[in-house]
Amino acid sequence: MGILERKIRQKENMRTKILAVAMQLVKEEGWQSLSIRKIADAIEYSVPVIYDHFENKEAILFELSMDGFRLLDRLLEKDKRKYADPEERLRAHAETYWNFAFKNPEYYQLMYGLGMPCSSPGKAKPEFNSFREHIAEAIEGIVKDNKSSEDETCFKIYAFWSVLHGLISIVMMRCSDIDDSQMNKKVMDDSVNAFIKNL
Amino acid sequence: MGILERKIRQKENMRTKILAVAMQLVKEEGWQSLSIRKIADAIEYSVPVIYDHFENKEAILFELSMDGFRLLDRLLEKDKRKYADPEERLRAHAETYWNFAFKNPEYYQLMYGLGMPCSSPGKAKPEFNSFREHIAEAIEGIVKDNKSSEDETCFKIYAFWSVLHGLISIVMMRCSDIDDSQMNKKVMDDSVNAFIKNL
DNA sequence: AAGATTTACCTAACGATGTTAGCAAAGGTA
DNA sequence: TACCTTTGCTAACATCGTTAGGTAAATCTT
Repeated sequence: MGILERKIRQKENMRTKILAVAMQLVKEEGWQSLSIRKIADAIEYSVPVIYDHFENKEAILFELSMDGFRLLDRLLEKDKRKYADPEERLRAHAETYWNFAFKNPEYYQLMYGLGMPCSSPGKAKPEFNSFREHIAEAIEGIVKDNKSSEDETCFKIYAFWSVLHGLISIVMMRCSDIDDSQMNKKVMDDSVNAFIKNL
Repeated sequence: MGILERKIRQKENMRTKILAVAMQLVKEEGWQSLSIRKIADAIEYSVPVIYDHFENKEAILFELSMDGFRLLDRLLEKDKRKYADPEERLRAHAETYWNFAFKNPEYYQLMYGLGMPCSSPGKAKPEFNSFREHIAEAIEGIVKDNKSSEDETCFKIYAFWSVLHGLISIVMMRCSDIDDSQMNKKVMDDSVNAFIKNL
């Protein structure tokens, strides 16, 4: 009897070993340079063994991203137990989400498909900041009466950009389950309205 | 005299031809499957010719993304000429940005590094919606008194998620020129506060 | 116009990638 | 012992980015 179980256990061990090693490689060198051969080297098996456990490389990355979602979920569950008041809880969730992203950037990138080769803009090229400067001008025009500090204005600019970019990313990557593009647009309109009202 | 000019002109023509062909391939098959050899085939030259005009593949993608920024900039300039009132202009900018993203998804993806192999989640896996459901619960808890419609609540959930995800993406991809992570966090806190106040 | 030189372009390769076919050895079954 | 299934490997295929090295044409020099 034990013999079959042992085999299954070994098979599962191999699978989790592959995932663990893959995740370590991702953390060390980024997901862009993860390769099947590197994984094979690390687990000290030949390449085809990996294909006994995963259909392809994408499946491995997918599984890792799922681990990310599960980890995030556990953290959010903790918030839930800790905070009964919905407002406090919402704030905690935001904090948790933020911290999760920056403590586990590899996970976050895998989960939401971030990071292409070619996009490490920084401040070098002015083109990259064109949109920010346009909305900056408009926002400064709106708030020029109620004398808000320079920092506050700067924050508002980024906040505005964030809503737009965030929503677009979510919709574009099909993370939203709203199919109707009219609806998605309404979410944006609402957000923009709320934002402007609060300026 | 003309002979040198012609050569420069030919060289520039080749360069723009490469970019045009590359962009067409990206539109047809996505940037993930763009290859130097496909470009070479399309322009009917051999592979190394491309390296006379671009240092590497990344440089081509980078240049394409710059085209995207320039195109967006032109559209925003149009808004600027059309709307003198800053509030109207800000709304127009938001609309323009949104439309640009969905009319030119390839550009948007290149510009902001979106779209990894492995992230086409959809609704299949419940893990992907874990965060949305957690914040949904909290938000519903907050708004349960002021009887807002189901749609409105749904919008608010996505709006909240968008601010967080948008800001994280922008910071993570170094699109922001704020270096201080404390400051970035303050942008988030401000946004969260404004959002909750408006619920 | 003839020779020298630069330019334009190509073939062919290198190294790395994801993926798979086919085989050998080890282990269990009859 | 004979058979079969599992396990793992070697070796290959196709594709990728990138580059070295050569050839022939175009250009410049005298």
